Amino acid sequence: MPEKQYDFNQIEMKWHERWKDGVLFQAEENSAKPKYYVLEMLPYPSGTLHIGHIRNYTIGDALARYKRMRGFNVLHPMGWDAFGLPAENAAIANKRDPYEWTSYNIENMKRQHRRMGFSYDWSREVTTCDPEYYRWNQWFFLKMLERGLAYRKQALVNWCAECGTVLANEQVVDGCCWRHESIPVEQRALEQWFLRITSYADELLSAIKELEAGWPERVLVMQRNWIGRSEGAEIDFHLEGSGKPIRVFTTRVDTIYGATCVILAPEHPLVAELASSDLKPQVKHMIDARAAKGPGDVEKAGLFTGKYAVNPYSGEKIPIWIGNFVLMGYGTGAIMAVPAHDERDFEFCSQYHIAIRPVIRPVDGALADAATIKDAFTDDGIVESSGLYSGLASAEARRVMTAKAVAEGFGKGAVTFRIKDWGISRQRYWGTPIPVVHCAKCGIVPVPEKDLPVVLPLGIAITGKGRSPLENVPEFVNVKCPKCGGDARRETDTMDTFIDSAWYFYRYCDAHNSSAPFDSKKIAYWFPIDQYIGGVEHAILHLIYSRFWTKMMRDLGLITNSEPVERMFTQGMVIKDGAKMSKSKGNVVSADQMIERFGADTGRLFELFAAPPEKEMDWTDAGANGAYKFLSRVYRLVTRNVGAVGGAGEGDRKVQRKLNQTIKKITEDFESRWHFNTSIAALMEFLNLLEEHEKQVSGAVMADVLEKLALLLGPFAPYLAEELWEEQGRQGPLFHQTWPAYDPDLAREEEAEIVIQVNGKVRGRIFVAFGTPREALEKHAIGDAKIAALLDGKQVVKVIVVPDKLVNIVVK
RNA sequence: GCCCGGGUGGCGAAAUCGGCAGACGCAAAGGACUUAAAAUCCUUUUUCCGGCAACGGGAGUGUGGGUUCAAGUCCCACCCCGGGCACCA
Repeated sequence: MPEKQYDFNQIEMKWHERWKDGVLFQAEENSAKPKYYVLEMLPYPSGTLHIGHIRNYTIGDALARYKRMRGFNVLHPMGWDAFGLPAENAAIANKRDPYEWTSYNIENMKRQHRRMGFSYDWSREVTTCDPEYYRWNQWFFLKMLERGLAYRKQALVNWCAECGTVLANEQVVDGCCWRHESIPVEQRALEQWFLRITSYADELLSAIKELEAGWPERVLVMQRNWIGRSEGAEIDFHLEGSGKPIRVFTTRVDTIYGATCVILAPEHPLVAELASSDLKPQVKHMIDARAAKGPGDVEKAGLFTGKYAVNPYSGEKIPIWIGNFVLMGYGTGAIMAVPAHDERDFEFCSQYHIAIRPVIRPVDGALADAATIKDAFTDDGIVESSGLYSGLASAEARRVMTAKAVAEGFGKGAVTFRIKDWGISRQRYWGTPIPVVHCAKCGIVPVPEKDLPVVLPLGIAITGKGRSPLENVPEFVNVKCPKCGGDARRETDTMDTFIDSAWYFYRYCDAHNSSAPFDSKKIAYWFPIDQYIGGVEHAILHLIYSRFWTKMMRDLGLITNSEPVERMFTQGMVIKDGAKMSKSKGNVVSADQMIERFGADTGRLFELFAAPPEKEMDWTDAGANGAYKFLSRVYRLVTRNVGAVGGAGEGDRKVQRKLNQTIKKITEDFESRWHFNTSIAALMEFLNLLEEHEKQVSGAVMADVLEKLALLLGPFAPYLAEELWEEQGRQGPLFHQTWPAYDPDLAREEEAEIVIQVNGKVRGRIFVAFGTPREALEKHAIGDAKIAALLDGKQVVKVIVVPDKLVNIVVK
């Protein structure tokens, strides 16, 4: 009789049908079982599932299946994020209701996920492009507005001409839009809405310490750099004549006696007052030149104002310059230049022949000579030539000098952050409308909570560029003021969709709540997320926003956790032809092709086998065939041995030993490093051995082996595992079975293989019982005929014995 | 420039605590089965030298040093690749 062949199509479709409406993971709060919340980052509803996504999902899915089999109550939800939709695609948006279009996309995507056999809890699906979700975004916005965490101001903001909208600082990559990597971002002065993320800057930074155990270091480093805290002082220099203060920020007050000029950013408000009318065009040119050059290296340039400032400590009069390297957006937009102790100031002052005056000497060295100085000395040291502060150590001088500034009212200690407030206004159609109206009489008036959600009007024309398309929709824009009842205009900016992703995982826990964003009790049960999985590209975007949002919600009294994610795993990107695979690049390899050819099980098995998950991976489908071959062999082996009489049992011990070793290996891989590639290699080794000894295994042992084999396969090839489980006549689903335990005694090899080295080179090997004492091993090794021959005529200097492992004989 | 990763066969990789380098797989070559092909199975496959062969010997984890009985693994210096930050005062 011919063997049954592995027909993945038939098997996968069968289980696909059975699982279609069933929820495999139904997770309940207050279960007696330990909870486990695993989440893959940001599923996108548009387009097709591509290999990069598959990688993301399979890691989380395999982990969730494993945890469930270990008795954990697993919340492994599927949700949808609004961004990534063809939102700005006029042709589509003009014709469709965005909400309907979203559900259409989601249904498509869901079908594909089901086809892949992913085990999400479908009952918890969350759609962020949905009036119900908008309601809660708007609700949060109003809460923040009340508390001054949301505000509107005129500011220089990033503008992407291609998107036709403003972007947050975090969304600018190398001076370009994160979605259009070759389009430089312009600076525009606009009235915009901001969230005061800076009021959490200190906590966002200090709490990083608590994340160190579970987050990748590189993500934390990126966040630290991004937040960029620096401690120093703000000091007023005084304009000669009027005495008007010019406030500078410095981290090195101790060097202030070495300050030889004050430099203003070209955009600094004082420039208008100080610069002569001949100078003003040059200043404008300086600003334009810098903008045109982009963020790369712009050569330093300066303009002398002809005015002077007075150093509040020394009373010295120093020139005021305008410098293109001074940033208006950081500190106070003005600096004191200390060329002897700052590399940038050194470069600038050398270029313009401004005096260089050393005032700090190394602890064990001498003060540099102003005439011959070649480099700035930027370390702390001993303060010199600085009046009554001379002789103090830098740190002490900073303390004393700051205290003096405070006492005399010309300065203070100050902390400056690099992170700025989160600009959330977007001039897009597709996003949560910002729930305020502008009334000529009452100013900015929040939409009352009872009138939420403010929804998007349908059937509008997407104009594309410049202004929100909502401005052209009179029935949306023209409203009555909620306060005075007079005519008013509705805000037409919509929210950044990163707001949606900042808290979507909270909504998962209570997806259908219509009276609150979620029930706090449910959050208390599930949060923080035990394991989050996603790409590193969100390190300073999504991951920082959601940390901020969590702290904000905590301060509103909604939740008790201060951090959303306990452990974060950043999987390596999938590279295709040298470029990161992504929708915007369009270099996507669709999973459909692989599913069609080899099936979903093969696809995910191959994907996990190709490389450890944290590693970047070059996409190639060469080798998928190997995974398919492996599954076919498993299928044939199981089906031909189910219910077979079995052999005499002389192979039992060998097979059982390897089985227990395999269970041990895979269990350890799941518990610690998630190197699924080695888990799968172990399964392959086991299959190789089992096939070799198939005929010598007794029926009883074979039955046990086949059961365990199906269970071990479960997280990697769920359809096939389920089929094999049923094939063996066992009660399903396999998914709810217990993960197999291993017996350490059965896993142990009978004999230890001892490597014998002579001068560190392997010269032979012997088999001995485990636990053979050192002396016996040494004797055994030296007595070995081959070794004895090598030792002949040599003098044994030393013998190293590592029990159960090796003997190394050192000779002369 | 600074801060993280990384560099191992033709390829993807393994070696988890300093103890046999290359597990597992791909590709390739040869063979079995077949009218043929596919599928399947078997053999070889880091490299060099010797041997008909079993086998024996040398070299080998980016480069150069070092520690050690023993180094892919630890230390020092350097080269290359990837990523992040970069006038942040």
